[in-house]
Amino acid sequence: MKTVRTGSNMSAIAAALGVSAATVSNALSGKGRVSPELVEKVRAKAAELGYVPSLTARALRTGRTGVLGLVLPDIANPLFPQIAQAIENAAANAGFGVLIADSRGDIGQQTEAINRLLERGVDGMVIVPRRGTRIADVGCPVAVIDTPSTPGNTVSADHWDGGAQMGRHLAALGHRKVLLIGTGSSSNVQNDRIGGLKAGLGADVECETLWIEKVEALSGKGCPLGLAAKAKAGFTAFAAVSDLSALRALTELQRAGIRVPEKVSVTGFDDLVWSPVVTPALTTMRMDMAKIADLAVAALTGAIEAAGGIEPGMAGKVASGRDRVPMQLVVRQSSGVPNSHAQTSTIKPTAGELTR
Amino acid sequence: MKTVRTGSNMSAIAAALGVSAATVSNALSGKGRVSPELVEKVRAKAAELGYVPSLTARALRTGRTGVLGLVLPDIANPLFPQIAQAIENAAANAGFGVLIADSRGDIGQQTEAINRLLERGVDGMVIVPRRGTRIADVGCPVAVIDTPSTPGNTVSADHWDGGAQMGRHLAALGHRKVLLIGTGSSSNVQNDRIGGLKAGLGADVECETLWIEKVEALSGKGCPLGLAAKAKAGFTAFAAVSDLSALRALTELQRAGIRVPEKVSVTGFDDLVWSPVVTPALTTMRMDMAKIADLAVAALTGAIEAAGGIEPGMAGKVASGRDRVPMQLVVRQSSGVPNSHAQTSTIKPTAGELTR
DNA sequence: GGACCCTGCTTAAACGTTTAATCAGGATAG
DNA sequence: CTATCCTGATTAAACGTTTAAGCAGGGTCC
Repeated sequence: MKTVRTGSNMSAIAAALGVSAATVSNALSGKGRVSPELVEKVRAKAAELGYVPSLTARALRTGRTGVLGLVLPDIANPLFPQIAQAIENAAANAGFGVLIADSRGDIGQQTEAINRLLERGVDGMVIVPRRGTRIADVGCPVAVIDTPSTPGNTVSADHWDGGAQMGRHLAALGHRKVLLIGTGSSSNVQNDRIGGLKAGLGADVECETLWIEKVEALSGKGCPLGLAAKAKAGFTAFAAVSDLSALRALTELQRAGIRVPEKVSVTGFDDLVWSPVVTPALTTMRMDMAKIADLAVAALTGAIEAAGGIEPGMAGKVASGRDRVPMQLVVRQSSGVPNSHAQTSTIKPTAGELTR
Repeated sequence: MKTVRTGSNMSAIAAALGVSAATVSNALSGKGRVSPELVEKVRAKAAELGYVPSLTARALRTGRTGVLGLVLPDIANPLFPQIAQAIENAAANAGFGVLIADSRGDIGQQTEAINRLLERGVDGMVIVPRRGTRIADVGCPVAVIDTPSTPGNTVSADHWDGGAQMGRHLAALGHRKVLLIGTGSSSNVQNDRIGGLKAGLGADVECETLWIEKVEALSGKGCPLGLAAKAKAGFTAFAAVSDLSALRALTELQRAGIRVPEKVSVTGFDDLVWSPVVTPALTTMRMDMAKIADLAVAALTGAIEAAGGIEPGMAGKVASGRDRVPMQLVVRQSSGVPNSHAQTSTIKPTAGELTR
């Protein structure tokens, strides 16, 4: 009938000590006026009885569930593990649980997922919006993880600057004709990264952008991207805007017999799981997910605190406004000086510290 | 102070109709004895007022939170998105929410994560255990997703049979000397897959197993695995027990100028995101995560139902015992007849239906 | 025509907290 | 000596449901 609660509740420990339940509550929360000695006795008894507060009852009384919602555009996204892990960690540190909701890429499902979370009474939610979606006013504090160029209460990596760093890296290596590879132009994140790349490469470098979705619309999903031809045409660097695309580029080029990085360079974004273990290991940009998650959760807890007494209309705004967290360039073996005959020595093992 | 509830509760709609709150409850749940006409009126009024039941209050009264916990060994695992998505979906269909907990690979953190979930009052939990971990008796129904050879209430893919299928596939192609690649021998899943592979390949095929962790213990993380040498030694197939290892093998071989699949074949397991888009696209085994999740959630809901009135000691056992779900062979371009000079025509695009 | 059952509803308690209001008593102030 | 304040506790209500128990009235059975 009930979940197997340890049976000991506040009344039990109150009875054991001959005091009232309210006093126990005050003693444990440190809120009311309770003598220090009694506080000690209560603490001891609670520990002895293995008392575990009922978060449900507390939620009912206070209206706060202590749970944050995490809305993801598509859990199958390979970046998701990083996000979820970071958010879960940050939330746990702040004493919150994390309820997940997958919107399966569908925009309708996204609002439905949000509603499910609301019905469950989450105190706030962090939303990673589906590409191009704007989050309407939900009935609770919301933190959006996207890109700074998205309007709203956003915290995110500085994708533009990340692109710029990567652009400068490639330019410094001597690349003068580089192909930028993205999946689709509807993504704010990808657009920012590409904008940054162009800026970082500078005016002297010739750029062309290839959108995978466009190619696939013509030739079918998973089709070859024709990168070997691009290499023949003089492109010496292939800067993908995601590690998944970078991997695709890398394998396609290798398969065509074009050596990376001696002949051409390939770079990615996000430092996904496989980036350090492929050969050659991918040069990529890493986001500081832990910091992003901390900021998002901090913004939420702040808004939740502040929501005490404020009219519903005002809730939903996360104070912090916009935060952008710098990205970090991770240089591995897939980028190098173009058309170098210098064998890159023996490929040295990468420090494989995936877990930040 | 409170989460922004729409303000309308049962009492509101009871008052509006001049009946008691209990009647409203009965009408909406269909439990007590209420006249059909009144049920209709209550429904209408509820809709009109935009009534949303307080799951918190219900949880307090019934002892059921309607939330399932999902414990993962390491969210960063690339297989995780599939699991989480499937579980979330199955749980949502069954009317449950999903609370996540990451044990960060640490065994201590695993029990701690479980405790956090228990305190939050989850009705049950599905656990993907850390390699080699056995789940102790928690205080609630538990479904374990691992491998059938793990003792306990397990539901999982039939990893052994998956290995056997893959083994038969390679043997049928004519491979007679194959290298099996796993990360570490402490994983039940990987051991099952390797056992299946050996069985599927049959007695005529020469096998050798390479454990990545062992190699890395000597040469450092992310070091080359020396696969080119293995190819020279006559191995024509590299059957990895995970797509991540397969990808590592594929890129290492390609980089060494060994053509896949003309010269050697490479196969993986799990059909992870990148498998269809690398060149050549990976031949792999897919698990039917949706079915696994359905079984796990069904087992849990069953146990939760049944837990009404049973002594705590008996709870925790999931009735279904063990379920094993068949895996599906996905043949793409990375496997073929060994040492064939027949160029595999033009590499045809794979049907990229990632989403099962 | 009385005993009995069925229907449709109400009353009241309970779940385990938090918290506002109250209160007894001692100390302090005037 | 009384009015006031502070301290350390208690009482009671409240959060929004669910559910066991009760009850009034009409029908049925013999």
